[in-house]
Amino acid sequence: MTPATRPTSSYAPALGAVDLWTSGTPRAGDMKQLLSDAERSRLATIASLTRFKKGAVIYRAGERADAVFNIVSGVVKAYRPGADSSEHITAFLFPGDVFGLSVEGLYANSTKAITPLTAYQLPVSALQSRLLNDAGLEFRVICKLCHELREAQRHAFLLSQHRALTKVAMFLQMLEQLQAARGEPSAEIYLPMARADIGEYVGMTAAAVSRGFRALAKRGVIMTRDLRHVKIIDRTSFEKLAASYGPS
Amino acid sequence: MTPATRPTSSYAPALGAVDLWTSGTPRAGDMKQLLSDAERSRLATIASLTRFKKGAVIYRAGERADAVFNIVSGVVKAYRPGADSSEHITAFLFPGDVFGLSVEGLYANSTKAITPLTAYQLPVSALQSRLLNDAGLEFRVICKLCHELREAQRHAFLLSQHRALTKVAMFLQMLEQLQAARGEPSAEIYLPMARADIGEYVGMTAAAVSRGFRALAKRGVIMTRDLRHVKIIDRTSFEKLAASYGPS
DNA sequence: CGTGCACTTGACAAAAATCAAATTTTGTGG
DNA sequence: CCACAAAATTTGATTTTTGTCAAGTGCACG
Repeated sequence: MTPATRPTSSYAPALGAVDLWTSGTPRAGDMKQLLSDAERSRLATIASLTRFKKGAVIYRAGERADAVFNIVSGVVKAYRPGADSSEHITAFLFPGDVFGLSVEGLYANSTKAITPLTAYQLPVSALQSRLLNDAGLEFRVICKLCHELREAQRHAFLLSQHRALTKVAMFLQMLEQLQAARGEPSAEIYLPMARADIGEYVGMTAAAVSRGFRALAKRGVIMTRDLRHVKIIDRTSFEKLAASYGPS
Repeated sequence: MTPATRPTSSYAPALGAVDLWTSGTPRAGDMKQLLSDAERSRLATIASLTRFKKGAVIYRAGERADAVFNIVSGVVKAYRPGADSSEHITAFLFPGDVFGLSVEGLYANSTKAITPLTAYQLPVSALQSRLLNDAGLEFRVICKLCHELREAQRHAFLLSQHRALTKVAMFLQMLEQLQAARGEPSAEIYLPMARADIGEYVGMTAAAVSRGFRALAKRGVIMTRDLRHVKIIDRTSFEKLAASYGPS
């Protein structure tokens, strides 16, 4: 990634999302920077850069929500702790993503860094007054929320599938698209999360996820270089397996 | 419902959602009117009231999105048509809800009225300029979007459950809470949608949904007055079945 | 009042969950 | 750099559960 390609990845908060209203964009599915450099530097004045070690809990559901986070580098999982020590993963969050949504002043879910993490921390109080004074910023936030809403609906669609292979393929497809949208090399899909985490996300046991990967590999659909790197071999079969989530 | 209880249900666009930041509200989970009467009447100038017959398709995924809708009365299902004539239902929409979100200028899913429907139709062009000129309105929209995002995550949580009884119980719990939040009588849960629609929403076949209701009834957890009216008999067992989705 | 569609129910097959054990990978300290 | 311990992943055998398909029933709408 040359600086020219991603000029906004320097040190200031960033919001990534696909455009809401503009159609016929250069590359559909590409992510755009929603914030102008001016807006980003204005936000930077109320943000502080924070680091978390791999595995660190960033906040827990139910705690008072006094900060919102914006990922600079690393990956986060958002989850709801279940009664029986199991957890349902609601989302994986990548650079450019924002997390820390609250319900009635409390965090709606827990979050944990699954890789070393760097993120901006924005106090909600400051953010709130900033939002009320900047209509343009509000509009960008609306775009980002619509984006997340669609992602959540896509997640629900994935979960509604019954066949393990379909779910795994759709998960890989999602990761691939996110990776491409971020402008990272996409010859190979990188899986920052553990098999168990994938299972919690797609609604299967870790064992079933493992069998899913193996089955896809045996059929020659994918090739696993190692646990964290997968390559699509047979694109046709792959797309056929992944119940399409495109428009129409 | 006395007019005093719901003064904002008169004829102007309305946005219902639970508060985002205020905690310790009178009744947690209650829905609030996000828009002031002034804002509502301002919106009314660009809105037109439309009626749809039961079963009517309001718009299809992929069509140009030139209007957003705000339900006055009736129920809508939003769905994605699947390849094999099946459809995944992403949401049921009730009075106060808004629908018509677009991706790159096109509707992201299809919608159909499942009861007779009355709704405001707001042209996006007018709405867009209105949004850009009214920071307060934008903020309310943000709140509404956060609300929908949480609903979508809750839907995903429901779908991640494996036992049919759990899914059915969670679905009933959701309907009950929505009904209560709207201020409707909640001694009995009203199901405006068909069993098949419930199945598409919770990720089971209509047959499995039917068995689910029967099993709950046989266990004495619920009582079905008729196909569309259910009453919770054994609240304790009911809550135990429905994997809790409360904070913490 | 009849027809059609929605719902229910049954028998069977398919699929993944569960439980547990074997194996590989990762991280740590020498 | 290697050895070891801990954690993660894979695999196998079994069980539970729901999907599937089809037939039967009943409600609702014209």
